[in-house]
Formats: sequence, structure tokens, C-alpha cells
Amino acid sequence: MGRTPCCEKDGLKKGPWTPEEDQKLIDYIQKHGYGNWRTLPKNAGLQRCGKSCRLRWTNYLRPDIKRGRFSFEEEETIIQLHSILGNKWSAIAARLPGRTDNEVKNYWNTHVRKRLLRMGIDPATHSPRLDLLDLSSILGSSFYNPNSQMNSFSRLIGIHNSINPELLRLASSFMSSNNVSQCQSPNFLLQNVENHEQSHMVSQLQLLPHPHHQIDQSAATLPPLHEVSACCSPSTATSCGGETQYLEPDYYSSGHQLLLPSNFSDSYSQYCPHPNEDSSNNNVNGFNYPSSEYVHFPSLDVYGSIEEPLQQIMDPSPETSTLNSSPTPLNSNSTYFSSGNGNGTDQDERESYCSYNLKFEIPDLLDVNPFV
DNA sequence: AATGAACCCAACCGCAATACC
DNA sequence: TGGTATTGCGGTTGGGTTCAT
Repeated sequence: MGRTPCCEKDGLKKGPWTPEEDQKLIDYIQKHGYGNWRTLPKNAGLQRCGKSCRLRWTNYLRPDIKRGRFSFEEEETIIQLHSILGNKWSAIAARLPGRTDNEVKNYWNTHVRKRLLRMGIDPATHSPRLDLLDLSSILGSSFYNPNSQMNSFSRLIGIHNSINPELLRLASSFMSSNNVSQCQSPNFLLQNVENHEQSHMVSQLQLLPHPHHQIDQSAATLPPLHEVSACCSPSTATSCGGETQYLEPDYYSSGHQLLLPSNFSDSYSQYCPHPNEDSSNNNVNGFNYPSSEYVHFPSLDVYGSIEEPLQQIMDPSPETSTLNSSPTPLNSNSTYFSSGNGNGTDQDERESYCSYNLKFEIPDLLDVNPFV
């Protein structure tokens, strides 16, 4: 049953195209157009099937095809559209002038998908990979006591199901160290990670806005989380027993809205002002926070649970960034960790860029110890 | 320098949808 | 209306290239 594949006919060539074949195809299409792919190869003098000719033309020879690396904006678009459309490569490519579905698909599979996996994000659902994370067992075994530091910590930052388990191990190691009660550098974890990958994971705990994006100072007027998330991806908001727990940035579908609990910074600064903080200009960790409303840290109960609604804190509009004045380059890995040789490659920069949307500026929470 | 591993991407395959007769 | 041809699409492959040891 089924039709015989067109390319199985005798004498039809397969495999890579030669420049001569390309030229024949181009010449023919320029002269006659590409009305009928089945008859085209014969008319063009090509020993190829029509399907092969069509693919070669649409994926490679078309004059309007844009070659070369994907730009940041293109990658951003791909991720966002993929979160909405899934593997509808042609639909995604239609939003990227000059890009083919095949190219988008390849780029996704070879770059974006892997990076998301490394970040502990399921590329299919754009949600944290729950298969890798059984936090309850981790917490249950190591921090069963609800008053334990790790439990409080995890609840505080709302990472029950959104953080790479390796990061949890690091955090666990850190929390069990003797330094917990001290007010330390926010880079403590970074100084103690073992490699780039771990640094990368730690960086996920740092919240910083996209370097191209302006802070939305009207964030305080935004709707509660459940309303915000309703217009974003369905996987972003979680609750646990009526307790709002949410720290996952909804980068993928909503234009990089980063959500944090309200009053987050208030509690934070109350307990442990950032060592680098310049109170006069809201400079924290080298980043000029436009206002105290930028990040609100939660009011904490005895267990550090987050009880207040979350807020959208960032505006996805990309053109009017005020962040370039930051004394620390925001699009450099060296901002947060110094692994590597400091000579960022394109790939490094790309990864750094992507990771920005997952950074949580909370390392000093490790210093906050209202539970002892 | 050699070699194996990992990466990358053009091309292929097969199914589904659509067009045509 | 049903069968066949054509086109579009997404998954997969395989060979060339780059990287790491």
C-alpha cells in the first residue's frame, strides 16, 4: 500500500547538491518559476525528484533566505512562539523573515533545546523539568524539619519545583555550612561552585531584567499573579495549599515578565542590606534599580513562606532600556561568575543572554536568617 | 598529531492535507 | 464523490566539521 516515493525512481540522484545542479535549478526557476515540482526537474535537466528540488529551493536556494547565525531577537521570537505553537516550525519560521522551517527546527534542536535542558527546563512544555526534581524527597530527607534552614530557604524563594536538582545540592551544601548566619557576599555561592555549569545554575537564582528591557515602574498596579499568569503560559503559576509559590520567570511566552512576590525586597533589605548597595541610587550588585518597587521581597512568616500576591516587575518592551548605565555589563557572564577565560564567544554571549531571563537576584536571601 | 566524541545542518523519509480529475 | 497526484510539514538521519583529550 502507499505510493512509491518519487525519489525511488531509477536514475534519480540523491544526496548533496552540486553547484552545477544548484545553478540549473536557479536558472530554470528564474526563467519559468516553480509551478510544478514534479515536472520541474525533467524540464530543468536535473536528475532529481521534484521533492528534492523543492526542498533545495525552499531551504537553500531561495533568494530571500537569510543565512548566518540567528540574532538574539530571532532566538527570542523562536522561544516565545514555540511556547505557544509547539513544534510548528513552518508557523514559527513564517514570523522570521528569511528563515526556513528547517533552519528554525535545526536551530531549536541544536541550540535552544539543549540550553533549556541544561537549565532544567523541559523544552517541550517550557516548564521546569519535574522529572529531574523531586524536591520533596530532598527536603524530606535532608530538611524534614519545617523549621530547617533549607526548608525555609526553598519556601522563601519559591523554588519547590523550578530549580535544577544540582543547584539544590549546592544550596544544600551551602546551607549546611557554618556561614549561613553571616551576612555574606551575594557571590558566596558563585565563589564556591565547582564549574561553569554550576555557576550557570546558581545564576538562575539571580534575578536581573533583560538588558534590553526597561523596568516597569507601574508594576505595583499590575494584577495579582493569577491574573497575570492567565495571560501568560499556563505552566507558570503554581500554588501549594493556598500558599502562593512562584518564582519562575515567564520568559518564554510573555515577553520576559519576571514575577516575584510583593514586598520581597523590603524584607530582604530589612534583614541584610546588600553589601554593595548604594542607598542613594538604588544600586544593588552593580545594577541600578530604578525604584524601590523594582523587586519586592515577601513578608515572611516563621517558615519563610510567601503569602502575598506576586507582581509583575518588568516591562517586556525592549527598546527603552535604562539599564545600560549599569557599571557592570549585563550581557556578560562575568557579571556573576568568572568561569571561563573571559573572552566570551558568540555562543557564550548567546547563552548569557538567554540566562538573563532566568536570573533571580536573591543570593542575599541566603544571608537573611530570620528563622534562627 | 592522532583519534574519538560531539556538534551541526542539509537532505531524506513518510505522513497528512490539499488539489485536481 | 472517490481516487490519485501534489504539496507541505515535522521527525530523523548521516556525513562533514569542530572540539577535546
